[in-house]
Amino acid sequence: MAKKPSVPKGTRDFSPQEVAKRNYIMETIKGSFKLFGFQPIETPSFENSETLMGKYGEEGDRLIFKILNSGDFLSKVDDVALSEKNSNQVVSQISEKALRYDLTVPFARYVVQHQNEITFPFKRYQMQPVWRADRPQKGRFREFWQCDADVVGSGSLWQEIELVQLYDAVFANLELQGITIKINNRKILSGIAEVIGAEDKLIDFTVALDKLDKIGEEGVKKEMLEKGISRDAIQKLQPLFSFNGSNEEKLKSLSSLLQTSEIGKKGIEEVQFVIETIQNLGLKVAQLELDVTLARGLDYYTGAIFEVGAPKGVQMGSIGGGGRYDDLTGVFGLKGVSGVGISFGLDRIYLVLEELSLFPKTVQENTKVLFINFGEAEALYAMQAISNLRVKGIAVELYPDTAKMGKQMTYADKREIPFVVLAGGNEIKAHTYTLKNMKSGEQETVDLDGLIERLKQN
RNA sequence: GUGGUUGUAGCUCAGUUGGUUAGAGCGCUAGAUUGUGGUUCUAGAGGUCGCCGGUUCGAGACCGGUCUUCCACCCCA
Repeated sequence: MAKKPSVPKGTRDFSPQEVAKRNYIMETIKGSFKLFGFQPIETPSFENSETLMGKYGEEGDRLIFKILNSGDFLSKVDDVALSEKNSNQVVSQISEKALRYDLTVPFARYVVQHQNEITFPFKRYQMQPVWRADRPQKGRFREFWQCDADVVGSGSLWQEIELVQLYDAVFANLELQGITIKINNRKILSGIAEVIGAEDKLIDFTVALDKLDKIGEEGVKKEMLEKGISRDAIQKLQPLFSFNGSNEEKLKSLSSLLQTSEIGKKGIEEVQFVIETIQNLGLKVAQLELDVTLARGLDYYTGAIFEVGAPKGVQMGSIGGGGRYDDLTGVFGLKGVSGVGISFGLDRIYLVLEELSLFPKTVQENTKVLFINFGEAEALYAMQAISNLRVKGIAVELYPDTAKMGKQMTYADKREIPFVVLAGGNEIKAHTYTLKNMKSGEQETVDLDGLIERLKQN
């Protein structure tokens, strides 16, 4: 036997059962996207490298899959760069395209490119695979799907509120209880950095703070010291480490911490508006929680930051994230267009639903009835009925070969086809069909109308 | 990108300090059953022990490399 074929690291095949479950999640998300007024777009799986490079930070650039140029790509490479093994320089000369890394940056490119055709505010959703050259782990793949909903062209905080509701609506429809939507605001983080006199260390400061629940207070302080944040500054952060209680209490202590920072106060104001409004309106299954340690996507978020955690007890990273970016299209030359959006991690939501056994039993679309093949004349008789049933929208198939009956029955059994029709010489003579219910084992002989009627009912 | 971990039949896994012909359960194929699946019984097929190299009289087991799996960093959905 030849060497067993395989798929590349971090990629997967999907069986019919898995596709059915994935479709269920996607249809659920899509349904809510539409109800909230978002319209679908799609963008190419690969972009020009310059569109993607430099948009996700240094780490992001490393994780972007580069596509090799066609043809004799080495002939144009600078000899010096090649002999010095200068990968960065060589890559830029042999690769001009790259697989998309997320859906937000291609969307920003789309908005700028089509700005004259778009009616703002533009609400779009997009559900497509993205690729990252990361090292795979549980719930982390090199090819995975994101389901994004973004609004551009409006700075209104009502969008943030709607997006929280959108998260809640989707997870309610998936019957996924106990999820937490964490919210923070970049302006609050900037305010804190300002108050402690570490504005220039904003990123290092927030990245360290983000790890609080992972490495603890001492770990965070240690990392901040290593990054050159002064002991004095860290001392001022002390209130943050004992930050708990309700959202209101947190906002209160934040207010006293940030009273000297204009930007900090603005951030508090924004978060407060979102939290209070959501509290008024109510959520179905989700919990909205202010988390000042939340600091993702800092390279472009400027206002709200969202992250959705899996329910407690499920070992899984975040299953969604998002935020507001005031100037994402700015890098492509369109200034002053504010955007806010959220993303659902399809593959991780799948793993969570699987672990909690939350997929409905009816998810799998299946053939409803199998016609047993007894021979040529019988198959022809069966096909006439089959055509009629298909017109009525009933999924039906004929076993293709005149195999032994046991084999055909076993096939129906394994495929979990709920009904089997037996039509041999006797039935042909009487213009009838014998319909067998595979679950109960009962069977009855009916004419074509009776057959349609019974299959439509069940 | 750093450190660790895993790989034996289609699947889940045994396999003793290195020692004849590598096993089990499930699944698969055939028969008992020529118009009746699931249960039962009987028989059978199926392995370059991830791959490449090394140590050894002898390697599934030990060593090195590589790929893969999972985990911790990093980062993230």
